[in-house]
Amino acid sequence: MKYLKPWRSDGGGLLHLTILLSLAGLRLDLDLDLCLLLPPPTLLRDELLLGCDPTSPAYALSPYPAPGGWGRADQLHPKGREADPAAPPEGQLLREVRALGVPFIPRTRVDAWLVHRVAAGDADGAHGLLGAAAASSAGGVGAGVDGGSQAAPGGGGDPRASPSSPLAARQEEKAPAEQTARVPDADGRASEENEVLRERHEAVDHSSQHEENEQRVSAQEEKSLQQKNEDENKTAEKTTESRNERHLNGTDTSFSMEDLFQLLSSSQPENSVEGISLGDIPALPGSSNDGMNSSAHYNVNFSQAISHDVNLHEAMLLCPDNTFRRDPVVRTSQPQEPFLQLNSHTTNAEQSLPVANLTAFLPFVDNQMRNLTSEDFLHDLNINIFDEINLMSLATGDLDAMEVSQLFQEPDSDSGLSLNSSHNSTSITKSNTSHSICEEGATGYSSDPESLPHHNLEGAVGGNYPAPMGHRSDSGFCGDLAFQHVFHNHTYHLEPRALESNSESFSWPEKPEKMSRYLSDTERNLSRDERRAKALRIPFSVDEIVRMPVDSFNSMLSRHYLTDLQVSLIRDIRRRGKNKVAAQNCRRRKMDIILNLEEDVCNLQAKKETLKRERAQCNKAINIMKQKLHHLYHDVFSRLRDDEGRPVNPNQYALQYSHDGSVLIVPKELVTSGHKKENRKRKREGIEDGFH
DNA sequence: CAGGGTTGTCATTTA
DNA sequence: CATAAATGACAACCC
Repeated sequence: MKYLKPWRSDGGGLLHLTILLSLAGLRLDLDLDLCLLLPPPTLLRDELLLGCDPTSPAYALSPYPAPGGWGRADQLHPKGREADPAAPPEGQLLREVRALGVPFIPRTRVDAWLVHRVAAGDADGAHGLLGAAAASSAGGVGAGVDGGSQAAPGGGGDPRASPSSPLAARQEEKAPAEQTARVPDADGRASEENEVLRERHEAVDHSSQHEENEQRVSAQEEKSLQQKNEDENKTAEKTTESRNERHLNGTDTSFSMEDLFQLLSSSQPENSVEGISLGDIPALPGSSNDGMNSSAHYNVNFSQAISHDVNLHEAMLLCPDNTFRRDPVVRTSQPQEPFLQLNSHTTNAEQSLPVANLTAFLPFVDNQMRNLTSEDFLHDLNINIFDEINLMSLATGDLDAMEVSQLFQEPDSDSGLSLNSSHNSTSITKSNTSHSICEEGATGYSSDPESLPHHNLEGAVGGNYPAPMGHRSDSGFCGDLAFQHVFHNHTYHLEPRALESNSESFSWPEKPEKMSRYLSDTERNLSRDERRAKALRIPFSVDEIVRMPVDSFNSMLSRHYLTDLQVSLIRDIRRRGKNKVAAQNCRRRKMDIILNLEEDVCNLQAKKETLKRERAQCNKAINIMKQKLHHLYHDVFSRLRDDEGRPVNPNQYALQYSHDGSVLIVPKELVTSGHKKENRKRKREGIEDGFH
């Protein structure tokens, strides 16, 4: 999905279908069919645009201005508005449409005209209108949808539409050389582009980015491809039937498109367009592999059409020789788009439909696809898509999110697209908030080789998982192709931070920390960079990228073809990874330092205590010595007698130890003041020590 | 719900 | 000069 404007919360349940159909590679004109067949009361045409390819007629039909810069639609809708100059004035048109019993009000003149013609039974004309619009949006050189252009009086289109769009301008900035190469000269431009666009449109019809240089496949190859698609159509039909049977038996949680349509029809039977009820739609003959482009466009059996389209897509993508590899122009220019569209913003979570249930909408008919589990599916589908899908409103009144959630909820599913039980339970108990969303597009890449087979869904959508090493073209091819589906633009509520946070002009959808709650357990276990690496299909593990020596790292980068974005991301991953390790080491070191300091403090405190104890013991010993000395002093004086034989008073005399070793009895008055001071000082010190 | 701990990231400095 | 490491600061998340 590209060039999308923000989701609107009042979108119909069909919006889910639109997105999923787009996921499945369906063209939007099928969505328009859905719109016409089963229009919710408040179905908004512009919302139907959300899930479509820019070449879709809906872009040309889009009547609305670009409030949030929703890309080409605003560029194209004037053309679409004039797609059929034969349309009557708007007021008259609306009256006629009402008179035809169309149970909803078309919001644009083109819509009204389209509905008018369809409701009036002029499906061919309406389809022609679509085809004209498609031609207009596809570049406007008359390369309408097969069988559609013949009834497109105003389908000339405007070749300036695409290049003049802001996105195109961005692309030109990104890859001016490629753009130039793509439009070599102004003179044969019309005819050349005519052919190219026609071929491209065929490729788009098959829901693939067909490489321009390799588009010119031989008629034989096309024939074989068509044959293959026919076979796959048959398989798809059987698959759908079997799935329906399983569903009826209560063993399948998956809903086919028909299931949904029946659900919608039954819930709002009055909404079916007069004369175009689902039950009236005959199955398209299996041989008509271009049925979607045929004039009987409106009688497409949806499941068949879907299966048909998906299989074609697969057939191309799984082409072993990469015949459908995208051309360098697309490779260089287009990957830029999704990144600008990544900033999905989830709103209105209250009305979201559990993702896992939505997976059931996709009738993957290929065995390989069918064998995928819902977890694989969730892994491989773009986080953004699911993000948006989940958070889209179903509040049209027709389709209550809870109802659908519960309707689609059946235990013991044996479907290949069945849900993870945990997701189911979460969806039930927390239907408002539970979304198992793979952030940033859990696409096929995994460093774990064992996981690769489980990521083939993305491969089915965007190509097989590239060879991990040394397959330049594959890598680029798959990565770029993946972008188209992984980074479907639900660009919406572009947060300034999201736009500016990344220096590589790559905006991740939302803060991963916040997004983590939407991730499946498996995805949650992945780091942000791992998820990013997966999203960009970087063929190296994050661990490799981080731990690799510089030389190996540089040689690795040079040995593999990597887009600038991939290289940038790899370098970022390496920088972040190293910094993460450094931060961990730093913190560990810091903690070690802190612990060591704490230990030192403890040791020092213990030492201090020891010293204190020793000092106390010393003081105690000193005091004992002093007491002994005191006792000795008095003992000596008690034995001394003066000349008259009287005892010497110790208060009046003192013993003085002379330098020659003799002991003298001297009156205290004669003791020098210095000695007194010294003695007093010593006494004071002794008293102080005694306190300690 | 506030607050502390943990972790990742960015910016900057240092080696 | 490029790169890695180190580190402070900040934010988000979790308990």
